[in-house]
Amino acid sequence: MAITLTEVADIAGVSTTAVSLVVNGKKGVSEETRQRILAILDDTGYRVNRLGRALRQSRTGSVGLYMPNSAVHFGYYNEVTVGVANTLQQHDTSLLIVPSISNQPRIEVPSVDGFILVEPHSDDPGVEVILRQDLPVVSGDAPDVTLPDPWGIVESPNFQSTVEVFDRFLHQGAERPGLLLIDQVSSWAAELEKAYRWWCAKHRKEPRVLVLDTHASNDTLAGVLRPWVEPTIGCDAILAGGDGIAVRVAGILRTLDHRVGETIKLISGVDSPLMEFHTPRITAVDLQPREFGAACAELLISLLDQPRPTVPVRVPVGAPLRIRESG
Amino acid sequence: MAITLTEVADIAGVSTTAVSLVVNGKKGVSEETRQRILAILDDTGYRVNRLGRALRQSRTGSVGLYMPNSAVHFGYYNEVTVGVANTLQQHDTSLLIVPSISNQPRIEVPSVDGFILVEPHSDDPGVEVILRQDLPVVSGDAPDVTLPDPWGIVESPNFQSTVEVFDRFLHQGAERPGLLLIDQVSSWAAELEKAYRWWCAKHRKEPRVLVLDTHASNDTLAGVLRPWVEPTIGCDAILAGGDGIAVRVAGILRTLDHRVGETIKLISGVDSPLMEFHTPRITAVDLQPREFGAACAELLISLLDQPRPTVPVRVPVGAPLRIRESG
DNA sequence: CTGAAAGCGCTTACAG
DNA sequence: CTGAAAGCGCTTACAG
Repeated sequence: MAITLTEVADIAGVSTTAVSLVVNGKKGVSEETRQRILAILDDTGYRVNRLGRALRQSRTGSVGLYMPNSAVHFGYYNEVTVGVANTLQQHDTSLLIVPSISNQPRIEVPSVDGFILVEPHSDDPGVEVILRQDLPVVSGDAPDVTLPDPWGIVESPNFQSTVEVFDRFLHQGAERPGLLLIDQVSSWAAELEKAYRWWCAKHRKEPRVLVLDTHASNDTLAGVLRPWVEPTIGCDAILAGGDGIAVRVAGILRTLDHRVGETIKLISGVDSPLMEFHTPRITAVDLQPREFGAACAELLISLLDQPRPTVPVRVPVGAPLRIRESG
Repeated sequence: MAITLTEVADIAGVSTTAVSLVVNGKKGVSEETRQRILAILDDTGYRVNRLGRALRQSRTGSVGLYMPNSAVHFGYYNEVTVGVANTLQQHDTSLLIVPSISNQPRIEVPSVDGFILVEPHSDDPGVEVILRQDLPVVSGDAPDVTLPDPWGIVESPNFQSTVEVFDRFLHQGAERPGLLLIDQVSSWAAELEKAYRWWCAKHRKEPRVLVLDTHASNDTLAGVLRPWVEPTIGCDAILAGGDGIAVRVAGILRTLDHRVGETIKLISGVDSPLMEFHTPRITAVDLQPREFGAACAELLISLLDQPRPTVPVRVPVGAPLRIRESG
């Protein structure tokens, strides 16, 4: 059993008030008493019981991070989590992982002071449940417009990054750049496509968008990709959206007798160690997931103490292009 | 403000005792009163305040999952987390993510009822801090023997899987199979090496162990790998331990004019979507991370209500070999 | 500067 | 079957 505030007070021969004040670094105790209490705190190894404090303050000291069933592959989500967890820790706040509640009979959300939603998918019922609660919610990338507004939004410059990628393709002499997406419903994918179509219109290019089903086999995908990257008439440069998909596409392109970086340019919309480790190394948009997660956490913490803003607070996080050999 | 037990009791005109009993499905209230209370519970949308309950019961209703800075790449850890989170949710228990405390000035562990350690590294100070606490701890793969014993251990059949892989290599006609590890200090890596050396002794093969530094560039690694896989004298079959490393090695082998699956066999010690997506698809040991995580959670939950076992409770989780084209 | 006391929301002996 | 009351560990007006 851990030692309690009351016990410390008894030992020190003072009131719990005094001890509490000292523990929380507030004024109201004489320097002399403070020193005596501090010594005992140290000796006994006293650690505040978060539960007692939380109950008294009607605050849990924890925030929830919603973990969708989908976006959990290849480490992006994980990196974001690390960023969130580290930042929260600095603010003495706990991180509660809330698994996808899509398939739960009774939707039960644990009591937390606020929520972080990473790349909310419009078809995820859990997202709506969380947004409907009267709790501070920060969303990493904006949720669908049909959903209630979150309190805050941390956003990557997806439109701008996409334009940058295609400008680069153009500059490298690509004639028929295309956009590859994976079957999903994130605002992220939507933004990429919007930016790409805008860019195509601007440069009078015919848009070439291909949506891949990641559950398909390599052979099936090869069949779909073959005509799309047909020499002379097919794409000669590809932005591959979707975490990890660029590596897979690179492998398939190889079987289609393409040399990535030479006969065809390839850039990944999501960077990860995989892109650096691939042969050839794959140029990628670095969404800086740790910084992104940290920004989500910072924003939520700052929102915890304020009334709900009338319009979501928006915070940008950069997404530099990591130039490598593939494009 | 959410409605409280007391308010429900007031509305129903009964004591909080009665309401508490009904909420927790315990006996001690007449069927009539129970029905009246249930109706009000339903009407008001009452939800128990976990904090009040936790404080009263001296139980937080949450367990911690330690998140090491290292093992977070490529999704293995993430999958384990999903398994843990889903299982805990079924037991009405929250999951708290505790980020690596290696670089923290003050090591502060949040109050939880128990802890889960995934693949503890012997050089991680946070692991020791957690094991030294007088709390139920379940470890996914055993921690270093120099550390205090956890209450429970969930383990993959690493020795057996490794032997199975090398038997397969032998059966495929490989003459000089080798083991590739990444620079780390997990008991997992140690078990792989031990099994490999045991297997080599049994089959009178010269052990060929190579430890790769994952932080090195592809070129550097290529320089290290070239002599190791030299045709005729170097390895002709490789078990690549370490999440994601097999994909990287496959790419480098290609630049060394090897055809993976043909001129050289390659099996990954950790399966992931990457292996399935690679061209050619990579045979891998499926550590079944979700099941592994679920097993950790189940074990911890069961240990929460009992006194500390004299010797760690061990639970096995299978690790089938997923046969694909690479080896 | 200091302490006694109330109360956050809950569970659980205990008495009726 | 039922309710009044204590108490989990803490913070915070309030009075002295």
